[in-house]
Formats: sequence, C-alpha cells, structure tokens
Amino acid sequence: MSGAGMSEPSVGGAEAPRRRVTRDDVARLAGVSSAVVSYVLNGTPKPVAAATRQKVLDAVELLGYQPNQTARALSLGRSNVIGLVISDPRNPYFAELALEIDNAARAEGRTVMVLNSLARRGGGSMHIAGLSQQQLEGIIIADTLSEAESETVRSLSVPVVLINQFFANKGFASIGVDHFGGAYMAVRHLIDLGHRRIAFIGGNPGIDPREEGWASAVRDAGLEPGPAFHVPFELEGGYQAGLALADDASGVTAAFVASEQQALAALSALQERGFAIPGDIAIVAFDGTTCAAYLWPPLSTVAQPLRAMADDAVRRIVTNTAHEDYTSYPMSLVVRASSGG
Amino acid sequence: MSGAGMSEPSVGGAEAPRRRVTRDDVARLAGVSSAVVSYVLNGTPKPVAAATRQKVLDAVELLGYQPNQTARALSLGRSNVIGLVISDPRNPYFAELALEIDNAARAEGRTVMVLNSLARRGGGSMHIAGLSQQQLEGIIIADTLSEAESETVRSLSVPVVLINQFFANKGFASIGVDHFGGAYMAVRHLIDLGHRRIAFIGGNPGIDPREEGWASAVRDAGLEPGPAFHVPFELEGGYQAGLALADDASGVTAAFVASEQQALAALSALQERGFAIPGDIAIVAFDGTTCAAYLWPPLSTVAQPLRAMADDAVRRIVTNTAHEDYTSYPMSLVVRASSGG
DNA sequence: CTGAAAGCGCTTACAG
DNA sequence: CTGAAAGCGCTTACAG
Repeated sequence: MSGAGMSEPSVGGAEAPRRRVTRDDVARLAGVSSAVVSYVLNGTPKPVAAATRQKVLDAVELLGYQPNQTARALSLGRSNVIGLVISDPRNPYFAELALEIDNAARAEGRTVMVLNSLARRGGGSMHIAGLSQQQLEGIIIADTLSEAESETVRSLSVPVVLINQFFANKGFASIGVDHFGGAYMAVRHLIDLGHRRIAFIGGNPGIDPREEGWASAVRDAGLEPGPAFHVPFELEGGYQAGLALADDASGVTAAFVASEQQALAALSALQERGFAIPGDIAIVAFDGTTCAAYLWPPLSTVAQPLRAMADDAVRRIVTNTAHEDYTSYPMSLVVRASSGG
Repeated sequence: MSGAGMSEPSVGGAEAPRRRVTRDDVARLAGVSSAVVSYVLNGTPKPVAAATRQKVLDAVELLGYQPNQTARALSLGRSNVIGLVISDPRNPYFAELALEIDNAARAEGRTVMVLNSLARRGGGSMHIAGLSQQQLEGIIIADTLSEAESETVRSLSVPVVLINQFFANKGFASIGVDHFGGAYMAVRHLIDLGHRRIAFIGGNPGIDPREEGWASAVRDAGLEPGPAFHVPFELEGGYQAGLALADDASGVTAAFVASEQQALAALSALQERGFAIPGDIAIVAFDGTTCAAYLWPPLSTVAQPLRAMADDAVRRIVTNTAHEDYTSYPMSLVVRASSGG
C-alpha cells in the first residue's frame, strides 16, 4: 500500500546484519505493551483507543516494522500461505491457472506457494510430506491424485480444494468444468461446419469425459467416430499425435484436441507434413489459454472460466468452506481460424 | 524417501480434528527428552547412542511424525523455503526457469515459493514486503528491479541471487547469459545464410545488450541494420511486432527476436499476413525453451543453459555464498527450420 | 481500554 | 551420551 520500510532509518555501519525489528521494538517505542501492537495490527480481539492506536501506527511506520509471518503462523496454527500443486508449469493451462490463483490469493492478502508435482513421476509421492510440514492455510491441487495420495491428503488437517477435476472426489471439494459438454460443443461446431470424419487427440484412454463428449457428439450426428490418438499431455505427445494423424488414411478432415498444449505441437506436426489448417484438417482445442490466440493459425477452442474457478478455489480456502462437493463450470466456444469457422 | 506417514495409526472417530503429532509425542513414546529427538532428526549438534537413536526413529515411524517447519523456521531464524520472483508464469522462459529451479531446490531438500511480480505493474511494489515477512532461506529474483526495489531487497537479511540479468548489479550476486554474444551469434547465423537486411524485435530500447549484439553483428558484416521493433515482452507485443514487420517495405528477409514468447506471436502475425517462414522471413529467437521446438516452423534459437544457471542460483542460496559478483553463462545456437539453416 | 503471561513446536547452549 | 530450560516472535484468554 504505502511505502512500508521506506522510512527505515539507515544504520551507521550498514554492513552489520542488523537485527530485525520485532513487535517488542514497536511496543517499546510506542510506549505500550506488545499485546496492544497485536490488537492494532490485527484489529482483534480488542478495541484500542484511537490515540494509542496512532502511537503504535507511528512506531510501525518509523521502524519499518514487518510482522514475522513465521511466528504468526506458529502461534495461530496456520499461515497466510496457500499451497498450489500443479503438475507442470510449462503447460500453458497450468501457467494461466497459477496466475489466476495468484491474483485471487493476493486480493485476499494471501501468498501462493507453487509446488510442481511433475517430479513425482520420477519417484517421490508429490512430496505431500512437504505439504503437511509447511503450515499452509490451505491447499489447491490441480492434478489427479492416486488413491494413496488422496488418502494422505485427506489426512491433512487443512482445507483442500481439488481443481481441474473431471468428477467429484470422495471427501474433497472439487472444482471442474463440464468436460463432456465442452468437448461436445467443440465437436458439434466441427460437425456444423460440415465435417464428417473427426478425430480425437487426448490422453488417458477410458477415463476422460472429453473423449466421451467427442464420441457422443459424433454419434448423435449419425456419424462414425474418427480415429482416437492417446498420447501424453506433454508437447512431445501432441507432436506424435499430429504425425499419427497425418499418416492416417481414413479421410479425417477435422480433429478435436483435448488440450491446448497438445494442440500446439499437433499443429506443428501437421504443418510439417504439409497439411493446411483448417483447409486439410480443421482443429478445435480445449482450455482457453491466452496462448491459443497467438498460434498460427489461431486456435479455435472451448474455454474454461479460469478466473472464476480460481476465485472460487481461493474463496473456499479462505472461508474454510472446502467441504465435500463438486462444482462444475460451463465452458464457452471461442471460434478462431483453426476451425475454419 | 520411505513412506512417511503411511503407518500412522487410524484414529477411531476419524472426524475428530486430531491434534498433530509433535516432537513431544515422539519423545514420550521413545522415552527420551525432546532434545534428543532433535539431535537424531537433525544429526546435530550432538551424537546420539545407536540404541537411543533407533528408539526415536521407531517412534517417528510409528506416529507418522512430521516436523513442523514453521516452528523450526522460527527457532532457526530461517526456513528451507526459497522464494522465486518471476514476472509472468505464462512466459515459457520463466515457466522453464521455475521448473529447473524447483528441481534444483528439491535436490537440496528445499521448497520453492513462486511469487509473480507481474502484479506490481498494477501498483504494488512486488510485495517485497511479503518477501521479507516470510522467513525465507533465500530469494532468487528473475526480474529487473527498479532502484527503489533494489534498495529494499538489499536491506533484506537473506541471501539474494538475481538471475536472468543483463549486467552485474551493485550489491548483488547476479547470474545471466551473455546476451550480447548470444544475439551476435544468432544474427551472424542469419548473415552466414546470406541475409543482408535483418530486423530486430525486442523490448526496452536502449538497455538490452541483445539489441547491441544484433547491431554489432550486422555492422561487423558491413551491413546496415534493418528496422528495430520495440514492443512489450507479452504475446501481444510479439504479435504487433510481427504485423509491423509485415508492413515494413524495406526489404527485410530475416529477423532476430529477443525472446521466444515474442517470437511465437510474431510467427503467427507474419503467417497471418501470408509470409512464409523462413522463405520470406527467416527467424532466429532467443531463450531455448522446450516450446521453441514445437512451433511451426520450429524456431531456430540461441539457448540459455537453464539447468546450470538454476543449479548455480540454488547453490548460492543454500551455501550462503551470494556475495556480489556476476556470472555470465555462454549460449549455444540451436538451428531449426525457422532460419532455413 | 491495557498488560502480564502462557503457549505455538521447534533448536541449542549449557550443565550434568 | 542425555536433559532441563531458555528463546525464536507472534496471539490471545484472562485479569485488571
């Protein structure tokens, strides 16, 4: 807000590792007890006389006092730090989600600590242990948990919100989008444009509602589903799927891609093989990141309301209302050049 | 490592917000003082008899004890959390840097807390205040600081490493790449391919050595510098620069782009205007993220040794050797399709 | 409205 | 090799 710390008096030698200003220093300067400093700074649990209050505030300003959040957290049993678990920060979707959650958290005076769970594929169990060791106010997990991981997370005594989820998760507050509906909308868009053989590119065969949405939309239109390519969500996965689609000889003229990260690389593979987008293959992706608009051709996509979802997740933590339930957000179709729409 | 917490005995009612297991519980069960538990767990400052040690370890295992890092941090005066300040997580460069730093930190048993400073453009002073309030072990800043911000950060009593820096920073340990040399190499590559009029796309006119590297390489070859387009580093900036380059009528046949995020969008703008890459305009970018390889056409680029830089930054924090100096890492040219090389 | 004091869960100098 | 005790910097029930 105002330049806290700006007026910190410069200390002679400058190099001496000056002791941090503590609440006691403030109390001494203001001529009150340290309890009163807390009352003023927290506005709780007691009212403070206006004059006293002002003395404290002046002392805080003069000393450039910064409350030690660690001590506060230890005393309170919780910090003002929210943990966010994402699998891979390089995925534009998670990057954008992290940014929105950071914004929402900041608006609530909270700080976000991002933990990358990518590493767990290399052995560790998402360092959940680490999560429980930090005195976090709450945890937002944008990842799929194994049964064992769910169990461990459930045993944590802090509010937990799962985001980017397909379904309700037993025992958790879950937030997701209507993956089935979004996919259906995307594919319906392609069908409306006249496509009759539409491929699917995504991950995890068998559990992703986006694949069902694709299949349903196709069948509801009386068509045969085109080929489905199941690849990892990393860029390389999308690239391989694009190459496979290029090699497909079944007359595919359009594809629905379950994530923009995969779509980015698939776009590259298809163009490398000489396919024109959308002329030879029309594409609609899924997620709605900023990046989609700046690819060539710009990606048509079904977009998640990330801001609203992030606000919701943070609110559930801050208000401690992360009880078991599932909130599904609607998606919206964004038509750009890649679908030829 | 091993399944800590796995053997935590299930508590009857399950719903009771069971009190966390503390060091005292462990001490009681092991029949030792709580000090000894610390000695065992930290291996310091005292040796412990093997038998005693085993009793403690057994108790820890049985109770599923997780040390409270907040209490530890308060007692020690520092945590095992390293703060990382980046401007925008959506920028592939920062995403990749964050991932590498996270990996390096994890290897040292540290956790990374990512802070987005993007918000500061909206008013706040990068919540440096927030930084000093958390009891961080150290701070890695991948951003350019204003004079006032530098002053504030300098006053923090924790090790600070600036990364992704153009130059040495008074009073700080700084890590960067040879921006001038990298740019020079990129442009030299284009010159070697026969280009005679080469444009520059980047940000911040006047202070970026990449622009000087471009200009020098061009002049050293006896050529006239092509037009320079200065735009923000966000995607929209790159897009606008691409459009401007497309409108340029001065016979440009190649461009050096100072970041891959800008290059991604510039590629889109140029192709939107019907330019073939590299046929009409050849492009070399700067950064070396994974993403560059999966764009169409794949981006030729000069790459930063991100892993090494991240390891270095983390090491400087962990070993508390972040004294004033500047380390410059060499870059390497990665030739892909966009330069036609 | 204000303050003395206990407590959060660790670490470590000091004494045995 | 082991333990009693003080201390890190806050918060807050309790007493005045």
